Amino acid sequence: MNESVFKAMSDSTRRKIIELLKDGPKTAGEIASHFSHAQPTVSRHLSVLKNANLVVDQREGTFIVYRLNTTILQEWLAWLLEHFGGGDLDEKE
Amino acid sequence: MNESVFKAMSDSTRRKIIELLKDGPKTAGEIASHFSHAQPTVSRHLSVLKNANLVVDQREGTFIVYRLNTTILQEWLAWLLEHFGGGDLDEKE
DNA sequence: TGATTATATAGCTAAATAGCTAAATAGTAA
DNA sequence: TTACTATTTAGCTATTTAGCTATATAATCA
Repeated sequence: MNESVFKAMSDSTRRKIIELLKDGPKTAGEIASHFSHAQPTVSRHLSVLKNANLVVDQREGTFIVYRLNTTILQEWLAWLLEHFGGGDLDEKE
Repeated sequence: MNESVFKAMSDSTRRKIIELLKDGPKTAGEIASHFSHAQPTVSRHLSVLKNANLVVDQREGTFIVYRLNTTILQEWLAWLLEHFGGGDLDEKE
């Protein structure tokens, strides 16, 4: 599993962006409007997510639309479950 | 969900420690021996995990035994699944 | 007590990160 | 072209982090 996905998901602002995008694609401006950070700050978070391949962007006129790359997100969750989930973790003593 | 858990899990060395502890409790020295880092470096990672409550430690003579706090780990995974997993993520276009 | 072993803490450096403002880029429209 | 809007990139600062070595702490044993 790619380290960049873990780093991307370790920030609370970026996790909120992912949650926003679960509801459907949004422009950079729409996303930024949900936060109290300066707009370039949110743009930077978007580029971290893009770098981790967790989102993809597409220009539409003057707007740039971001959408979730659900594949990567699902693969990450699957990896986590495989490595840390389930198993009989009953070695109490 | 506690931010410290995300930060703790975002480091590859710490994730490997968690995986080691899934196999059962281990002393700090045993854990350190699995890595090429200096012993204090691994000790620091252990304290990050302890701070996130992902592991607990217990002195046994001169040794300090670390064990996984499976509750926190499971809660983290459950949180992730709840927030990012499942759902009909079929908004392709 | 002093010596030994296991581990943590202190103190440092280099690198990464998140925030900001200001400037650049890209598209649209007059 | 100029003007306007949406967004990114540049460049900065402050903070955090991961690594190191050296030192401190704690338990055991002679």
